[in-house]
Formats: sequence, C-alpha cells, structure tokens
Amino acid sequence: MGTTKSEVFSEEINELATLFKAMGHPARIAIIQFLRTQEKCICTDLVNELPLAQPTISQHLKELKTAGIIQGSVSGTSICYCLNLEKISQLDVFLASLKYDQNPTCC
Amino acid sequence: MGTTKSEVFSEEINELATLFKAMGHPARIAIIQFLRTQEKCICTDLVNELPLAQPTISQHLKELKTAGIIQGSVSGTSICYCLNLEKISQLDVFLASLKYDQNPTCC
DNA sequence: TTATAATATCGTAATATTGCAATATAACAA
DNA sequence: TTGTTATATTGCAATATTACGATATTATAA
Repeated sequence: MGTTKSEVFSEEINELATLFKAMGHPARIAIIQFLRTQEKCICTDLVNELPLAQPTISQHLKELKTAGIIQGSVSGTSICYCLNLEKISQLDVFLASLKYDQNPTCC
Repeated sequence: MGTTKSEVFSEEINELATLFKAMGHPARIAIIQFLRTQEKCICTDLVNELPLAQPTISQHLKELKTAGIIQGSVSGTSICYCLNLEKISQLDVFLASLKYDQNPTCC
C-alpha cells in the first residue's frame, strides 16, 4: 500500500485532512509565517530566508497553492504569494469546534 | 532523500508541523471527530465505525498519541482515548494569529 | 536579439507512510 | 487453567514524500 484510502471518507473529512497535511511540514510552516510578516511576498525572499534549495521551495509553494492555503499572482518576473484566509478559517473553525464540544467528564 | 530537514528549522516550527502532520490524514480526522462526540471513547467502537482494519486504526491512534493530540488511559480490557485540548489550542492559536496579522493590502 | 533574473519542471535517489495479515500481549471470565 | 475479548506489534509490499541538480520557461533589461 502507501496509498491513503480516501474514498471511504466523506468529502469534508478529506478536505480537512488535505489542508492539515499541506501544513504538516516545517518548511511550509516557515513559508506561512514568513508570508504573514511580509508586505510583498516574493519567492526570491524565501530562497534567501529558508535554508533550502530553490526547487525545493518552489515545490513546497506548489503544495500550499494546490491545497488552496496560499494564492499567487504574477507580478512581472516575480510572483506575489499570499495567504488565503478563507482556507485558514476552515481549519480554525474545525479546531474551535473540538474545544467547544468536548465532553468534560471524559478522561 | 525523503527525509525532512527539520534540523534547520526552529523547535516551534517543527512542533507545529508535527501537530499538523498528525492531523493530515482522513482516518485521523475521522477519529478526532468521533472522539469529540463520544461519552466513552473506546477503540473497538472505532473499528466498527471506520472502514479500516484494526491494526491500521491502532497505528493511527498511536500517531495521534505520539503527537500528543489524544491521550489514552487504560480502562480494563479497553482503552479510553480522549482529545488533548491543550495541543489543539496550540494549533488554533497559530491559525488565529495568521488571520490577525494579515496585511490587507497584499494581493 | 541577447542576456539576466525569477520561478517552475523534470528526473531521481533516499526515505517515509499507508494498509493489512499474522501474531503477540494483556485483562478478565468461566 | 483455558477461553475470549480488546488492543498492540511485527513484517512487508505498494505507494508517497522530500530534497536537489539540471534544465526549462518566462519576463524584463540592455
């Protein structure tokens, strides 16, 4: 195997898992944190900022983009990548709901 | 390769990535959702609830436990697994901070 | 046009993850 | 003790991920 059996789960669950998975790598967390603090978010900055090779960073950006966590708009020779707050909220709402519903008598 | 270069990132970033990664699988989201709604959270229920084999579920539970997202206390022959709200809050706080800091003029 | 700079894609080696059958363990019941 | 039930561990085949050198692409500058 090695393949996730996503067919057997609901779309909602798969969507959440995809988003969490996209954030489940230190390079991608670092990218997200860096984007948060930047006025303009250009890939070159990331190449200077992160101790990873340019193709590796490009690949991580692609994964974040595919998951919908960041958006990129071409701006001349460079690209402006930004966070997609809607997707981030989706995760936030899920996590918040866990706290809310928790049975206090459990464990 | 195949190995994540986690040495080059801060502990905080690695910790967040580990937590997100642990949630980045549909079976593990389903487990979390199920735990949320249960009075008593026993592994057998999960075996009946999820369309996965018992060893597979046991493995996913172990990953969630290792990451600290769930806690398990032995209760006779069965085990009571529960969410660890502290870890969940850690993710929640991170996501909320992204929303808060976002530069509105970007993209 | 030719160079240059920014980013993406390809190819690939090393390693990690997923799923499960088989088996082990541990606690209780008869 | 012997079952039985609940859960964990082992071993392994199939597939996915990670990292990066080499190379392609694309946009502007000279």
